[in-house]
Amino acid sequence: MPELPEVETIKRQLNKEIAGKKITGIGVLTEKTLRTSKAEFIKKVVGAKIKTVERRAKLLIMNLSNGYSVLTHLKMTGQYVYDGEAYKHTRVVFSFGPKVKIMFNDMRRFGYLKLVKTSDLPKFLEGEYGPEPLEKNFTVQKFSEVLKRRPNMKTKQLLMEQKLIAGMGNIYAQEACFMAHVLPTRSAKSLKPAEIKKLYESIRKVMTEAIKYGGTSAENYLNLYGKQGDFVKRLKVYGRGKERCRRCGSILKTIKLGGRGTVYCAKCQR
DNA sequence: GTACTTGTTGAACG
DNA sequence: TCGTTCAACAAGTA
Repeated sequence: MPELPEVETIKRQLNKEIAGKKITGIGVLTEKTLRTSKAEFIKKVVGAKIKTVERRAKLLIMNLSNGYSVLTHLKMTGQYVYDGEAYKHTRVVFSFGPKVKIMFNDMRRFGYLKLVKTSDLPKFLEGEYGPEPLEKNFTVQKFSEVLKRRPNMKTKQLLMEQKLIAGMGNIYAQEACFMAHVLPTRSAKSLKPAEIKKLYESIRKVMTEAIKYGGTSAENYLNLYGKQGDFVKRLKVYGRGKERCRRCGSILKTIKLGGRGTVYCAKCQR
């Protein structure tokens, strides 16, 4: 599932390949994927140049030269693939001249593309997302304040709450808890200062490492070049229920937290 | 055929 | 209004 590191990887690759290029055509194969009318989307996007590609939380933002921005949410199974072949799950195709194409593929059709005025972006994003965990100004003090806002919430669920902290989903929330030796079921208020610091460092470390390895291909994530992310080999708990803990060798437990599968080591995490 | 997977939204509850 | 829980969405895998 694309979370912050996967979206960040795609953002960097999009910047490399299509920033500065003019969009010469749009093919809409699945109209439901657009959150803007097809006619308006095509009218505003075709002919515009892509200035820059940014990321906020798990949202991709393509800023166009004409004052509009295309927002993309990949949700569960969205992919941007450069120069691939269109197939059953291709929803939208961007053309940059006769040879270069970007496909938006989305098997489960949860993802979307939406057109907004660039000047409306702050208003649009305001209040929706908490701090970016990899920004320099996200300090342990800031993280501590975030925890105080939901003292009774379980740690893993809190980490996944986009309004409190941006970009973490079910994979990295579990990995961060494991790395910090903290049980995902611990309430925010029960965390001691040393644990808060360790969890803060773990969040930053796991996200940074995952970006370095090009993200995690647990289900069907692919980067812009159609390649899988290598971080899947380095996962310690996600998707490893009933397997042995890589740290202590005991059998990893699986529970449900907030309706989502959660794996942890009862010996390493307290 | 059934259970299970997930990010976000919106409904419902107290 | 706020915090919280839960169903719904979709389509594929085991």
